[in-house]
Amino acid sequence: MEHLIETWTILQTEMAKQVLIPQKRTDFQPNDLILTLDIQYEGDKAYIAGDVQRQNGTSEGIFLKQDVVTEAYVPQFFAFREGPLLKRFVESWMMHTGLKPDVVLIDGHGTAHPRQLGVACWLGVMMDLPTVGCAKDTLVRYEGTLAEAKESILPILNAKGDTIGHLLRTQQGVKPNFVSSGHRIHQMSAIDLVKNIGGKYRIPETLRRADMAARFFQKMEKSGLLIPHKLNIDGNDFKLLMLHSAFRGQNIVL
DNA sequence: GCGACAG
DNA sequence: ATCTTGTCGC
Repeated sequence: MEHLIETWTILQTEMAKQVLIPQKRTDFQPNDLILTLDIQYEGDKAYIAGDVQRQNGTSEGIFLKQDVVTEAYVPQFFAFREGPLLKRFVESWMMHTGLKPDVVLIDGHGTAHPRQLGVACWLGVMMDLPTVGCAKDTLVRYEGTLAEAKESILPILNAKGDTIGHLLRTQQGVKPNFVSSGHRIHQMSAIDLVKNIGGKYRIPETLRRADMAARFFQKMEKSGLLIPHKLNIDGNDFKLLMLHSAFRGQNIVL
């Protein structure tokens, strides 16, 4: 384990050099595709959900895929556990749909990381895709106090003084989210993305949906039940699609 | 030196 | 993340 961390640390430092943060803000278009990913774990099994929504709010459904976990979770090295699973999911999704995400939103950090290489950066660099990380807790220290009002932000700086992410209060009085760009996205555009997704809760709508869908998938699989073609969340139906050539004879993509 | 540490 | 009951509050 000692040696593994040493290797991973070197890898992170090398990969961090490949992370590209544009100088100008990214302007999203109304029909840009947002792919939001989340994973539920149970032993070595991973239940992955990918919510697909346009910038204008149109839902393109929620995709599900099962996979196997091979790496342990080590704080600060989360990317090496979850990254490969996310990468396989996105590759599979692109192959089955023929689409390409305009931005991938991930439950975890981007550059707001001790070596500026969170899982969102890892995926962004590995697949050369724009990515954003949104986490529930911070991994790095920050200075200052975040205002109570909804949509207040507070920058997180590294030792050099670069802004590597922000705290974002998505609702008044709730704990903030920790938002940072993963790759090819300006830090303020990462904030814009999460603000635009919005929703009624602390967790941005698409992330909350991906989380619920992954939990649902896990529960159904464990019970040996068939996956329905739609899932109702907060009173709205979302189309469910399996990213498998076959999954107990279930509805296959396309 | 000690503790804390995304999911 | 997961293991887990009741309970407080909108």
